[in-house]
Amino acid sequence: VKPLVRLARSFYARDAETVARALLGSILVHVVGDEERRARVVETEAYVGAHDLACHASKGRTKRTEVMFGPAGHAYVYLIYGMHQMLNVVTGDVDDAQAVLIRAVEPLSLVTGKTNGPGLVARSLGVTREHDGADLCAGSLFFARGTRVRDVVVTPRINVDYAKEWAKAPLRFYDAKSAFVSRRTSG
DNA sequence: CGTCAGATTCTCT
DNA sequence: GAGAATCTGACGC
Repeated sequence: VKPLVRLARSFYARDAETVARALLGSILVHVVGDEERRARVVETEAYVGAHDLACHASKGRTKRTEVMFGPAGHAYVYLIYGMHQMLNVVTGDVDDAQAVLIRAVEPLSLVTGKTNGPGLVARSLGVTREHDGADLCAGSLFFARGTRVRDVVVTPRINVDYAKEWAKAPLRFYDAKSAFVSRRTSG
């Protein structure tokens, strides 16, 4: 159990694609009471702004998507299919609604259950909509420096067929060496 | 490997 | 109040 180095605001304040790649190998941490849950990020997707038809922000600036238009380094957590929570990280500049979805992690400590899917990531770490808007540079939920991922695979994103030309954009990234990548592969 | 239905709540009109 | 929704688990071959 090594000491954690929390990632700083400047890390997130870049374009979503860069952050999505850089987050691979980092450590997702959620502190609950005296429990420090840790998992290694192995799969991410970038949602690159309001012009990206797969990005929620493309439907306009609403109460739900407001966090994405805010400063980088905050969590964007929403409910999908009425039951699954999706953990995203806001990146880029203010008013530039970019985000990175955490699709899969490897359990490191105090994390139980499956973690190879975005809904499962939130469930196993105990992340909920309560964390929507949470500052990853200050609170109990954050990312820490991890290990470098040498072998990154790039594919189109999952379940965004509706997004026309954006459905094929190569914005999903995962660690080729990991056995914890989500099984739905579109590339 | 593929297909498919379930199951639930929030969002915006 | 309709409809979406960055999914999961189960089942079949």
